[in-house]
Amino acid sequence: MSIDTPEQIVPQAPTLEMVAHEAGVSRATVSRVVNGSTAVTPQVTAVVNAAIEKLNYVPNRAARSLASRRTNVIALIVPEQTSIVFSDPFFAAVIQGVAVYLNDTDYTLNLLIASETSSDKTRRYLLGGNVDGALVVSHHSGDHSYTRLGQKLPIVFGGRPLTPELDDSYFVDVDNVAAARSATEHLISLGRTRIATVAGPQDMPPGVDRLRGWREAMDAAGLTDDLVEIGGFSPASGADAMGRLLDRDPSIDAIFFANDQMAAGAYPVLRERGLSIPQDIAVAGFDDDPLGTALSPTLTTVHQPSSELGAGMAAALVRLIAKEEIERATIMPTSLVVRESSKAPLR
Amino acid sequence: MSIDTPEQIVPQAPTLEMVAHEAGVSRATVSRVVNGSTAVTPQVTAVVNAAIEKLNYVPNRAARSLASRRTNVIALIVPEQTSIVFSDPFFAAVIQGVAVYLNDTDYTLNLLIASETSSDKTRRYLLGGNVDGALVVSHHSGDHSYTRLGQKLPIVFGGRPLTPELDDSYFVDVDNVAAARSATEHLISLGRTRIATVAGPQDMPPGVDRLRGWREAMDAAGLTDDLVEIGGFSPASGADAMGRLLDRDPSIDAIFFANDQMAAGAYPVLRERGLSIPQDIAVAGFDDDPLGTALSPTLTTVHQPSSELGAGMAAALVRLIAKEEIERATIMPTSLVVRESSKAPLR
DNA sequence: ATGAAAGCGCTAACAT
DNA sequence: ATGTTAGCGCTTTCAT
Repeated sequence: MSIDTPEQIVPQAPTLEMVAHEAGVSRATVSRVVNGSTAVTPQVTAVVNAAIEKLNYVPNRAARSLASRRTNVIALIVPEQTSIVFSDPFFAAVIQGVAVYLNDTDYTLNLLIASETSSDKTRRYLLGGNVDGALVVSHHSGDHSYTRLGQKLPIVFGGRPLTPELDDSYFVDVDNVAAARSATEHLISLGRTRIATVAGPQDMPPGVDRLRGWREAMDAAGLTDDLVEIGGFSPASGADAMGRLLDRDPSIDAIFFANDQMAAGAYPVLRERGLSIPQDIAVAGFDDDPLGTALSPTLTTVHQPSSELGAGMAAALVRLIAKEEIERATIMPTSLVVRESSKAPLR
Repeated sequence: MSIDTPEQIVPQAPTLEMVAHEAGVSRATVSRVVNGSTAVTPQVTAVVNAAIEKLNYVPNRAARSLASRRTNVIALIVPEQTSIVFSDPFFAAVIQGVAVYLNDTDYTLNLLIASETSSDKTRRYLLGGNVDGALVVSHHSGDHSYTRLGQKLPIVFGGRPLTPELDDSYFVDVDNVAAARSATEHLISLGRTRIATVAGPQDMPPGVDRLRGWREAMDAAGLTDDLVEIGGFSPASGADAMGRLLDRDPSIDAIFFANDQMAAGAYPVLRERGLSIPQDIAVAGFDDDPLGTALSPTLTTVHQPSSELGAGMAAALVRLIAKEEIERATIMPTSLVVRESSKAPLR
C-alpha cells in the first residue's frame, strides 16, 4: 500500500459464515440462534452470540428475504391527494404511530406516496412480492380503492370504507358517530338549545358519521336538528358555513364543527359579528388539532388517538400477515377535551 | 382438489427465468433489458418487453440487491425527540418532499424513528449493509450525532450542524440569518422603531441564526437591539417571552418571533394587554406554519420551502451515493409572506 | 441438537 | 450482441 493510495475502507459486513467459523459451528446453527430457534443448546447459543457480538454481525436483509421468501417489509401507502394536505397533523401522528410500533418488530417500514399516475406502478410493486403487507392511510376519504389488492396481499386501512356492504377489507377507526354525539351532548348540557353544526363532505365517512352523531344527540334531547351546513374540512369552508348559519339564524348559541380546522376558520367570523365565545356561542370541534390550543379561546374538541390508530393498524397487519384471525374492524376510543370555548353556562 | 379445500391462491410472482423462457433468450439478456443496458438489439428488447408485459413481471428486490450488492434503499431517520413534536407540519412536508422525490427514482424509502434507546440498533442496521444511504431530519436541533457514520455511509442532514468547524457532513438548509434579516427589515420599513424579538434556544442553529439576522437588520438601521427574549419554540414560551418584553418596555411597536408557534402563543397576551395587531404592534413569525392563516389577524411570516428541502436532501443523497462530487452545503431560498399582522403603517 | 447441501432470483464477469 | 456460469448471504429440508 503506497502513500498515494488512500486505504480503501471496505466495510465488509461480517457474514453468517464468518460467525459460524468464529463460533466453530455450522451456518445452520448460527441461523437458528439468530432466528431464536429453541432447538439449540444454551451453551452453543452463548458461544454463537459471543461471536456475533465480537464480529458485530448484522444479518443481511436481502439474503434473508431471498431465502425465506418473506420480505419483512411493510408498505405504508399515502395517497398523494391526501399527502398534499399533509399539513394535517393527524397524519403525521398516525404515521409516527406506525413507525414506532414497527420499530419493535422485525418489520421495516416502506413509505410510499402513491400519486394518481403512479398508482399502477404502486400496485405492481406491491404485488411483485416486495412487501409482506400494506397499510393505507386514506384519512377522511374512506377510499378503499386498494381493496381488491387485499385478496392477494394483507392490507389494513385507516378509516372505515365508504361502502361497508361492498367491502371486506380490514380497517382501524374511531366511532365517529358516538364521538360526535358526546360532543353535542356536552353542548346541550350547557343549557344551549339553538345548536348548529358544520358537517364534513357527505361522501366521506367522517362527514356522514359526525353529522349523524350530532343529529342523534339533538333528537334525543328533543331539539330541532335543522341548523346544518356542509363544509369541506378547510378553515375557509368553515368560515363560509358559519356565515350562512348566522344568516339563517342569528340566535345560534352553540355549534359543533366536524373538524377543528373549520372551527378555527369560523372564529374570526364570530368575532366580526360581535359574538363572543363561549358566552354568546359555545364551540366544539373534532380532531384535537394542535392549533386548538393556540386559538383564543382555546377550542373544545374530540381527541382521536392518532398515533394509537397508527399502532393499531400496524398491529393488525402484523397479525394478518401471521395468518391470525382478526376482526375486520378495530375501533379505538375517543375522548372529549373540554376547553375554554365551551366553558361557560348560557348567560 | 376437493370442495373442502379452498384453492390455495399462490401468487407465484414470475421470475426473470420465466421471462427469459417466454422470450426465448437467456436470463442475462432479460436482465440487460430490465436494467436498460444499451447492448441489446431493439428487436430483442421488444420481444423481452412483451414477455415482461405478458407475464406481469416485477423484479425481486431481494435477489437483485443480493446479487448487485446495492440495496436501493434509503433510510430516513427521524430522531424520536423530534418526532414527538411531530405536530410540527414542517416535518411532514420535508418527509413528503423526500418521498415524492424518491418515487421517481429506483430507491425505496425506509422510515426509521430512532429513539434514544434504539439508536445503537439503528446504527447497526445502517452499517449492516441494509441501506445505500441515509437522510437525517434533525429539524431545529442541528444535532449531527450521526456524523461519524458519514464516513462509512453516505448521509445528508437537514439543517446545518451546530459546530460547523468540527463537522464535515453534508446538509441542506435555508439561510436563516438572511431570512430573519429580511423579515426585520420589513418591520422597519413600516416605520416601526421599537422592534423586539423572541429568539429560539441558543443551542440550536436556527435559534442563533434568526437572532443574528434580526440583530444585523436592527444595527444596520441604527436601532437599538436590546429587546431580546429567548423562547423555546413552543406557544407557551412565546406567550411568556411576550409578557416579559412588554414588562420591560410597553412601547414596543413591532416584534419578530423565531417561529410561528411562539407568535401564535403571544397573540392572546397582546390582546389581553389591549394592544391591537398590527396597529399598535406589528408581528412577524417564521416557518409559514399553516396555523398562521387561521390566526386573526393572519400572521406575516418567513416561508421555508419545506418539501423542496426534503427533495433537495434526497437529491443530494442520491448523487452522493453515485459518488458524484457535491457541495457540503445546499442552501435553499426563503420568502417573506406578508399578511395582516404587519399590514398597517405606524398609526 | 447439529450439520450438509440445495436453492431463493438475480447480476456480473467472462466467453463467444 | 448474447449466452454461460458463478456466486450474493441466508434459510430450510433432510440426514445424522
